[in-house]
Amino acid sequence: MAQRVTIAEIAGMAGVSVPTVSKVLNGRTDVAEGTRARVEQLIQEHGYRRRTAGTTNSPMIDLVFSQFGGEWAIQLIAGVEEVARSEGVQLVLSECGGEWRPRQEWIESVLNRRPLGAILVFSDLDADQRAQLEARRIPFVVVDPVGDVADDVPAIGSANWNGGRMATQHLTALGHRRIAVIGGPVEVLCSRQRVDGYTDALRSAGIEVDPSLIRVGDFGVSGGHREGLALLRLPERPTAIFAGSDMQALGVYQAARELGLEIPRDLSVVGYDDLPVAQWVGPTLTTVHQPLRRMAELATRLVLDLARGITPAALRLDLAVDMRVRDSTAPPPLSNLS
Amino acid sequence: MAQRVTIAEIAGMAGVSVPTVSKVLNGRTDVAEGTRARVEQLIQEHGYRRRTAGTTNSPMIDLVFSQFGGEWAIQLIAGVEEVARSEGVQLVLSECGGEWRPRQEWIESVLNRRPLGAILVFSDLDADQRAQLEARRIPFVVVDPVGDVADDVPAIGSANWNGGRMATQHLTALGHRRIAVIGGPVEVLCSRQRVDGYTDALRSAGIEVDPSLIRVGDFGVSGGHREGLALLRLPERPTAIFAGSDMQALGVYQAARELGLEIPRDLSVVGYDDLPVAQWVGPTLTTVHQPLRRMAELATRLVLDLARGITPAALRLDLAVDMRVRDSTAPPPLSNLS
DNA sequence: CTGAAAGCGCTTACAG
DNA sequence: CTGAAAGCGCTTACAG
Repeated sequence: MAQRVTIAEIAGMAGVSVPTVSKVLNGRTDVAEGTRARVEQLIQEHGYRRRTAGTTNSPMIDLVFSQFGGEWAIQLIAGVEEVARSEGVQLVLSECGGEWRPRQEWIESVLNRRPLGAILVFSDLDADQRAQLEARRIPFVVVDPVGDVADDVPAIGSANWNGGRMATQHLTALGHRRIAVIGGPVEVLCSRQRVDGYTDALRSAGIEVDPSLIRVGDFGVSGGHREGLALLRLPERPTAIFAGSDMQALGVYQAARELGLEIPRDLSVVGYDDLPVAQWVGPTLTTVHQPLRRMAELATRLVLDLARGITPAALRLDLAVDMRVRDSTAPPPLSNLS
Repeated sequence: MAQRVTIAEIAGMAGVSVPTVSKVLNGRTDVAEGTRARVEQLIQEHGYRRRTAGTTNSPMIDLVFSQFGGEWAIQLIAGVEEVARSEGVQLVLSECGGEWRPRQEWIESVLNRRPLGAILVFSDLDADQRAQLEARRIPFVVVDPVGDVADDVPAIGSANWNGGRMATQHLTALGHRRIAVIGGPVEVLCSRQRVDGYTDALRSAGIEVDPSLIRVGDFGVSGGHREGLALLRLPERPTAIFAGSDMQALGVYQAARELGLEIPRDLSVVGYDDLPVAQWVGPTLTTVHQPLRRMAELATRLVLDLARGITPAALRLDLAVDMRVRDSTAPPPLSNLS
């Protein structure tokens, strides 16, 4: 972080002209491979940042959500914001309006503003968008990837398969045998991983997987409510439900209340995420703790490292999750014990 | 929004030199009052925005929180983000780390980035900071002012006094006479207003105000829990508690649960804000609905209007609030009826 | 208080 | 593919 380097200095060191460096910076194609490599090398080494007439420009980092969603989003925002603030970097927040790729307007804004980097939550870039950022040397990191992400894209996730298995094992250990699961949307990777962990745990416990107990809903309260009602109205209803998120679990709470079922006496419920609300509801919610804030912090550090040309130890990281056992789970009603 | 105007064009129109316009833009003091006025007039009329060599720069708006706080913050962020997105403006998010003024780093970043404007939530600028933004012609709006705000500072709030009164009247109408209130921090204006509304409602109902039933805590769950416990352990405990926020109300729920009191049978609880969680908890929470999202939208529109030199209809706006009666309130236990 | 002059960091044709 | 030349929008001394 010495004195700011100018394009002219880089040109001098690379033994090329100022316009050539400018071309490299702007991702033009009419630069020889060797020249480009040399210039890029220098740019990284000296941490070149564009500086505009008279003004030192102020560093930013972009955080892009597919869609804001309550407490979940706040945890991530807080994590990114804290690291950004401590590094003197401003946080620019965007939403894709539910899509799983940023909108073209965002790309344009990024090419204009040239943030240090971008963090994409629950979304990804298409090949074209990726190329545009790469040409401008703006690194990006994906948090909680929705679908398969190319191997060379840095990504921070968590151990979803393990999480699904732990939650289910907790229930089988209590003696439950009719355990339902409500997953998030099937397109979403983490959701499929959790359901697979659930299936694995059932098999390990020698319990046959009943497809009618595997439901799909969105991650919100209404999804949990709808699927919860459907499950609890089954002729042979489950004694436990593993929900795909804490919000879904609250929906299941509502469904149980409507049907006059008491948690955990008549029904055990496990959530996922461990948002603060899990400790505020009655009964407090047993759930899988996902370290959202730490994921956000790590993603931010990773993207800042990449922006500075530091090669990080790993481009892919899945953080561990753990069970938080509270009051929403208990052994099944006696009549259901096998 | 015609073609972008340059400093040179403004200079031409004003009949001054380019450097003079530059000085006005940078808030230098060595410009004659008349000249400055003429140049500023032109700048507003033509919506001048600084443009840097070769790049059209991308418009931003700053949203500054004193401190992020869960769902409450998300509502505001979502409101600002939606309007900003529809106007093609990027949202820059900052936190003051609990202070009630932005940090100097933020000011510096703003002077550098030159956003269209800034929205301050639960915080304000000191005279010096204000002067710096004004010199750069960057307008700002305060949302939910903490303390007294200078008369000429645009501010969006809500009808806190009415809210406090409505909540209390709802309880007196149910027959409660020992009604406690938990306010937010005393430094916070909206908090004092609500407590005054409470006092007024009691007096109108011919109920004497008992100072031991007026408590102060922070707006979080823990504040409600602590003050709730204290109130419920009083020799003659209240039959109803009006909490300063939904989060505090959840803290009161916890306290009641710990003491084996059932809501609403043994205790009625009213919250404030009407965050989504109010509908998710059991029993669902009776609360005062504060239109946070609309407040954020209005603040954003206001600041964008100011940035464009449009004189808004009003600089100060307090939005109406209304009661959302749910399951956490009921008549007091019979033994308490007078 | 004002502006001619010099300069900054960068980009855009365009000739080779 | 490369870079000399021209130019852009802006700012900074500094002389008057």
